[in-house]
Amino acid sequence: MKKNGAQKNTQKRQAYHHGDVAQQLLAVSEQIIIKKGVEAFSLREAAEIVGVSPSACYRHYKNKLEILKNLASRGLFKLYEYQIKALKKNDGCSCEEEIFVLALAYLQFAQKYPAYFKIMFAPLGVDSRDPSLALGFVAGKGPYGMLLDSVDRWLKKNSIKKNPGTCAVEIWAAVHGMTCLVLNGSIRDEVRKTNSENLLQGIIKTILSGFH
Amino acid sequence: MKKNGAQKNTQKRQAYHHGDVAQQLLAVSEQIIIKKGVEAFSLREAAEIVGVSPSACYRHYKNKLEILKNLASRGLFKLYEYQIKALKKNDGCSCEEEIFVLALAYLQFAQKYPAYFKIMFAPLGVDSRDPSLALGFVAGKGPYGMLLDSVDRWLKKNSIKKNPGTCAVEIWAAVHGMTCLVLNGSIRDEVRKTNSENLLQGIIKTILSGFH
DNA sequence: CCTCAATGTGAACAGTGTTTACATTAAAGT
DNA sequence: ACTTTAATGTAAACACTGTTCACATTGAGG
Repeated sequence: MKKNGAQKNTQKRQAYHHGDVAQQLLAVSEQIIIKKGVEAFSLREAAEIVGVSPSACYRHYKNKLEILKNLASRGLFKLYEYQIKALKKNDGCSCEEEIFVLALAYLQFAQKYPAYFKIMFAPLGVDSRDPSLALGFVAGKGPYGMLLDSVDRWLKKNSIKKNPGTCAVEIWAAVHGMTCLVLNGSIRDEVRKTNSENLLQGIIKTILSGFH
Repeated sequence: MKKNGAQKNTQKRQAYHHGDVAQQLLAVSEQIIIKKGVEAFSLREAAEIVGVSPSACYRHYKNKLEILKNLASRGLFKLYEYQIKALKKNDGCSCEEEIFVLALAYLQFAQKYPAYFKIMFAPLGVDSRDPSLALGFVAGKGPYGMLLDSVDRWLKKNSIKKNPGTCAVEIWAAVHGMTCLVLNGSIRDEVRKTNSENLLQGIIKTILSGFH
């Protein structure tokens, strides 16, 4: 029973084997990176909040990096949900609008969860299009798959004979780049003049127009 | 004279006041991040290589972050030189080619110095278009200024009445995004099929075409 | 020559990721 | 029911980290 006065969290304090340390660790780590950023995330703090010793983490994850990798996967899924929700809100829209809705959700996700965005696209060795992640995605489609779908439909609708994959990657790159520049303040002035949403819409219009 | 047997670096060991600790610190830090990555960079290691105590760093920089910020500025200048050299190699080319040359240099720089690229575009509070950096740049133009110039000329040449700044930012975003995705392995397959250079050329063609 | 600001130092503090030998436990096998 | 065993927890230690502080050394200017 040891020290039971004023524990950090009001959790069932089954001394040993408290069940789902792996999952709790992820949940707590998520909160930490969301609130304080990736660089402020420490294994020890997470462990303490979960109510477990630092070394316990190593029974469930190889090391700190593996926790971050798992968080990155979680973030990918979160983005996926974010985009699905955005699509549902704009049900029945044209596939051109669909592309924009997906892009906007991408940007807004990055703005809402910059830490997630960071680890998702940092070279940690997490493939954002990993098929093993697809299990969580409806029809095996993650963020990229959804974009590819919309782009494919748009190309067919406009009778454009271009490789859908190449086109989708170009849009992805543009959206990703714009998101990064907005996020790190590289184009502060432009955002002030118009706003990030307009910038995003602008670049997508340019690219779609360029596909013709 | 303390321990003088087998020092880490064969440097003049003026005990005190050895002159340019600030600059040496930057130079050493640069080597560390290039060789081992940003996350492996430690103040103490840098200090030891320079031949100075860890606390000495704080006479020249507020903290570790400020060293990274200085490195980011240095990286910006390095990119600028990289692009200047690329332009000189392709002297007298069309402004469309110029845009591509600049973009390619951007990508190649990122591939050669991923650590630099990372800190340059991480939200450390370093403005990649900071006028105070412009002093080092010929005619006050950094990487963005050069791109803006080429884009402006291209627009005029093609009699396109679009805001050059907006167009330049769109190209920047596309190039930056493609560079990020290539760098972190998000589009490994596509790179394998063609190569990063072709992907870059493709997206620029699309965007320029979209400006028409 | 003396002063003083600039620059260097060692020691300490609080924190980090990780490994180790050891402890506890729930469930499986007899 | 009892024992074994693998999973899961622990404390303690190691080798680091960034940062601060009181103190030491120095070169240059009054």
